[in-house]
Amino acid sequence: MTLSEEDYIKGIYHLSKGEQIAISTNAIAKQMDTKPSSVTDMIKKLSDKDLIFYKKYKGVSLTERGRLSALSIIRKHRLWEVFLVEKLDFAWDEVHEVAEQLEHIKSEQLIDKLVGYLGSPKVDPHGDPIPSKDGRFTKSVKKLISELPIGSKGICVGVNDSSAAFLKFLDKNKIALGDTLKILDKEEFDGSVQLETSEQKLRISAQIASNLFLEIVEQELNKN
Amino acid sequence: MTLSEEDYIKGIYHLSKGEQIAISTNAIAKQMDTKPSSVTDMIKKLSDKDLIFYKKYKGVSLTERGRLSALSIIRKHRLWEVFLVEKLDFAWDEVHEVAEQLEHIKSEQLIDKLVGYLGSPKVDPHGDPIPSKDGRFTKSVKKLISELPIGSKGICVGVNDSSAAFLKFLDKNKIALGDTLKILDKEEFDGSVQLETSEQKLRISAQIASNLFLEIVEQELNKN
DNA sequence: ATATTAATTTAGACAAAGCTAAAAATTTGT
DNA sequence: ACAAATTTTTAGCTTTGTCTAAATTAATAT
Repeated sequence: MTLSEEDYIKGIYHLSKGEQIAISTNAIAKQMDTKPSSVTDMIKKLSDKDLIFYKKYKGVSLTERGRLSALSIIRKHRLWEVFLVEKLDFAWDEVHEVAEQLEHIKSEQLIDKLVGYLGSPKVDPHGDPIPSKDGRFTKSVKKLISELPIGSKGICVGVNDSSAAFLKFLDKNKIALGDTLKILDKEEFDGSVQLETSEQKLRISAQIASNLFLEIVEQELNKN
Repeated sequence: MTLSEEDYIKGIYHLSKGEQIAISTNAIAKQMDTKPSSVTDMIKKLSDKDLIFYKKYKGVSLTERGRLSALSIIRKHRLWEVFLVEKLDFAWDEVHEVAEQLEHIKSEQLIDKLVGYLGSPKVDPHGDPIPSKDGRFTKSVKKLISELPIGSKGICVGVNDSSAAFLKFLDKNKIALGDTLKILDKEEFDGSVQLETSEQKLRISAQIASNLFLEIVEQELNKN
């Protein structure tokens, strides 16, 4: 598989989010930042290689082979992200571009050793799950606190609004990325939420709740 | 610079070993495992980019820009080799292929952080020196014990003969790659050599001495 | 239902990097 | 010095991945 083919397969996977739905040529063109005509060309090649299903004018979806290829690339991408953040001390928002390159390195042995070295991580620094070698993964949902039910527990993995003011608020309330938070109660009246951290209980406004992402890990296998 | 251009520049550097000598089209073709006609094409491109000097039928040599590019790639290659051996526990003879891929990853920041993480190593696992960011390097010579004068001190970095018998001999005498050895005396009569390790003194035969490489690091800047 | 709009595909071109076969320049041998 | 051998270059073709412009199919709107 060439570098470009790998990028397309990954792009199609992200558009379909693992589902078996038809993805349009235009959508792929947008995702890949290229022209629809180029997409059509590439689509034919991927179809010839049995990585995607393709019916003219009817869109595209990944075959099982394609899905596994996509997951393998995503696995590598996320493992490298963990390496960059944990070992090389990159900030979590600086790693994407470099991981984009590293994900294409071809060596099973390298990835096996990297996994051992990193201690078999299950999620990347953004809280997204890392697929296993055989394409399964611990499903973990990343959702805004405002979208989660009472009782949810998860790891704080990101913010929507990275304004200085918001980050300062988090700092003042001793909420940091990586913290485990539990939703104790939600107030219907104003949408405010009561949280429990390892150190305290606190109430946050609806606005804050719709800017903070929690990573909810459910131990589940991947279906299709 | 494309991946292929980088490979050519590196290949030409290795052929000229940093000297300002003319390298023939055929030699490059052999090094790059390609046809002379392909080399001519690439040579023109590299010349247009001022990475090499090129006069038709007269061979090729690196410009200063080209030399620095080559050293930057070699630097990355060797740093990754250190990473693979030191951190991921690869054997020193398994790393080349993977490093060949990793050396093309584009990110200054990545290499800076990698250097910090590895503790600014000066030589790779084969004992070859790692150029600094600005293309200088601690010159280090890799020589057989049989070729070195009395008093030499260096790090054991390799063997010529990797037969089981020889490796068993080294093991039995507690000599391992990475050990620092000093040459105490050489016997003219039979070519045997007296060595000092951190733990012992021992005498080795001429045959052993001509199969063990020491890495002698002299603090020197690169000239041209 | 059909005309217009939007999406998709085809056709033809281009740049990168390689190849083969043929031509040109250089080197070598006598 | 000059013919033969070798090296190097040129010319023309291939593949990969992209593009533009034109044609075709599908979707939408009156």
